[in-house]
Amino acid sequence: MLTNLPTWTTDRVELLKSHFEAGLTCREIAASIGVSRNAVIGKLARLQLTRGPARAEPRPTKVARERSRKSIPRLQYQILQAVYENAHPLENAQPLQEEPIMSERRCSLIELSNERCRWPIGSPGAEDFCFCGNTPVEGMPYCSGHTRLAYRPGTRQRVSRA
DNA sequence: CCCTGATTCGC
DNA sequence: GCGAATCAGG
Repeated sequence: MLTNLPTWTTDRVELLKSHFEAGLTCREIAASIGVSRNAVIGKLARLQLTRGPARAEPRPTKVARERSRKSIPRLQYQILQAVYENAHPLENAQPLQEEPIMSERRCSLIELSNERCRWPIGSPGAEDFCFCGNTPVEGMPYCSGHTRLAYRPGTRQRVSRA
């Protein structure tokens, strides 16, 4: 195999520029030159050629995006689901069991406030559905126990489709 | 859903 | 430097 095919030769770059100035779309330019659309776009970017003004808000870096996805609050039923899945084997001492969280001041939706833990208890829509109502951690929507539950990182959600 | 250009980042 | 992946917007 030829290891060094010069992708962007001088004449290809000239074709790129002329087609770009002619107003062809990147896809059309790519087809005409025989490269991928991304290759054209990437080369144009490196040549500092753009049609419109660059996007106002630079999007967060990949690392930042992955980080922000790590500690998302999980719904109660998702946690219960995980518990059931991990509870199959006979010996399962305590997979992710900690001290039970007592909710002594359960309240309804309309009674929620910044002073009441917003952790849902029961099934939404059910007759006895309510919220924990404990005093939240400062600046958090949940009490200390439910904050630990909701924001414990590391447990990946299963979203994969079969 | 399709398309577009723009950006990031592993290679 | 290159371009696939991924984004935002139409």
